[in-house]
Amino acid sequence: MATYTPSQVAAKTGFSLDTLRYYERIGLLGDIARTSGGRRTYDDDDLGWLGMVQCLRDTGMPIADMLRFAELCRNGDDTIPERIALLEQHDATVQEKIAHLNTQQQRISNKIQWYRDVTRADDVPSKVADSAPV
Amino acid sequence: MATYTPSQVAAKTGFSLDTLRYYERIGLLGDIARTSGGRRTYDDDDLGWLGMVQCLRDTGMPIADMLRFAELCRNGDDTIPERIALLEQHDATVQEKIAHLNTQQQRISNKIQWYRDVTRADDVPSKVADSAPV
DNA sequence: TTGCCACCTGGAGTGCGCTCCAGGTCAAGG
DNA sequence: CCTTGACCTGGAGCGCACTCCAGGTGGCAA
Repeated sequence: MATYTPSQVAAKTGFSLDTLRYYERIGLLGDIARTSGGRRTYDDDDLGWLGMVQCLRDTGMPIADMLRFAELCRNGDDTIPERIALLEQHDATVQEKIAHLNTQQQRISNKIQWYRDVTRADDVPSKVADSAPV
Repeated sequence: MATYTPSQVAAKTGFSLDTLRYYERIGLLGDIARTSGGRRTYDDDDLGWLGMVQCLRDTGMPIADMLRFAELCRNGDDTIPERIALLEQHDATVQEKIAHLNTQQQRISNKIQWYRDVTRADDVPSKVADSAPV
């Protein structure tokens, strides 16, 4: 099975070496295999898990929740329903976040358009005056 | 013109009193009018600006950038092109964020589905084994 | 006039998620 | 062998965006 040095993993995942060590220290990664000399050797399972971590992190899951998920994963197949529940909960949160982002982005677009109208008219015409303020 | 007490503004906007004072202190709000006794009295313009701040904050703009935008707004109509540029830049960032969130959410959905398939099969059948790992 | 509560100020503290550092170890190339 | 650079550990430090606090003031209601 393929193994990877810390710097290879950093390159592949975008996590820094410090972050990788940090995640391991707090228990987000489980113990990583070592060489006889004590150097970490990551394998494909580790990379897979790191991908999951990255996905959850990038969607805004706090580390505490990821730790909970990691713990469930470590505790065998009986926890799968709980894992599903956790992910569904998170999925709903992400859904809301996306929706909120979309509405806020619309506001930004409106504002940009408002500025464009203002500059084209060289002043604030009534047609445009009731747009977003300031 | 309608005016509002700090707690009314907090209720309307969702910002805490401390956050309102903090934003004022760092220059994100400009000086808020005061009563003779020194109490803040916010007006509708302030609320409008706070709405903008909220929109930018919720879409992930760092305070430093909002300060820059606030400064442009204070410096008259000549800065409107710069404001547009800043907002367009931000808009693009938000766009990317939404796109990334969507792809990551897809991964989460896949993972949930994968867990469902696993539990239904009571083990990992080959049909499902090449899905997302761990 | 006296409570009382909302509000004021400046400054210190908090939580999160890393990031940096000092001082040491391991292993491959020359 | 010796150098060199990637890696090790434990712990301290950082940047952001607030949040809390102590000690004091304003103004309305009873």
